[in-house]
Amino acid sequence: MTSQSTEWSTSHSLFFKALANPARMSIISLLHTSQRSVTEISDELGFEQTMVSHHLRCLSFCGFVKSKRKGKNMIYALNKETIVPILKIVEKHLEKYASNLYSCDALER
Amino acid sequence: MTSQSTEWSTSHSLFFKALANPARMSIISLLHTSQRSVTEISDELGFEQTMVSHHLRCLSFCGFVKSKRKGKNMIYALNKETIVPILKIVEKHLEKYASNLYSCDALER
DNA sequence: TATACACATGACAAAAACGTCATATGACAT
DNA sequence: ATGTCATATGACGTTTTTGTCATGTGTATA
Repeated sequence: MTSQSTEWSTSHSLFFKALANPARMSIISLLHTSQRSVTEISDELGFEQTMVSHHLRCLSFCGFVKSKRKGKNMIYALNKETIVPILKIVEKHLEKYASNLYSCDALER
Repeated sequence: MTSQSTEWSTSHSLFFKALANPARMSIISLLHTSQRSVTEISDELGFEQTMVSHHLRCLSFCGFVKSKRKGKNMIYALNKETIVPILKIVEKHLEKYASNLYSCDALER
């Protein structure tokens, strides 16, 4: 394995790791509809505010969401450029393989 | 949060979790070129055979690769239908955000 | 400038994922 | 039938990831 291919697999797996968390995906799903403040996200998902902040920090830093301040609030919005086309492909894959993903023991749960 | 949106985020995060591992991405990268046996994959990547088998089991079960027996060997090939279009989008995202993904501390390493 | 509200950060215990070791199964050749 | 090569499986310790608790920072309003 060359060091270049190591870099390739590292960066690509990091991309997927950022999305490989149910809480982060819930947030993305919510923001897909419309932008929201941290408190709104916490309340609507029933997650602790601090947990939501942690995940938003990751999603924001990695380019999946963008944020702007509005008074006391931070408003987070989805960066649709990447997420929307990806989700289309994922959904097509899930049509066939969702049940297998659920029972793949390498991905346990 | 409705139970339906829980299911949505669960299945979607499982999809990404399957790809969120550098070894599995290395294997995918290798199979992108051409199909290979388990030993060939192990040798070319410098990974233990047993590790490669574990990852191939996951990738196969989740629909990312397909396999066929050829004598004593198992030949694994990429299911390009999902992976190829996804990688195009990922690469575009990485052009902008790769360095951030590397230093996102939620994704440490 | 004090107080409340909104959000972010750091640290840490619990849970999950990874890789490895030992070993099992399967296929072919002798 | 037995040996050998190729691959798969199970179990387990280590590492990584996760969510939570305590607390810090920023913004507005009185």
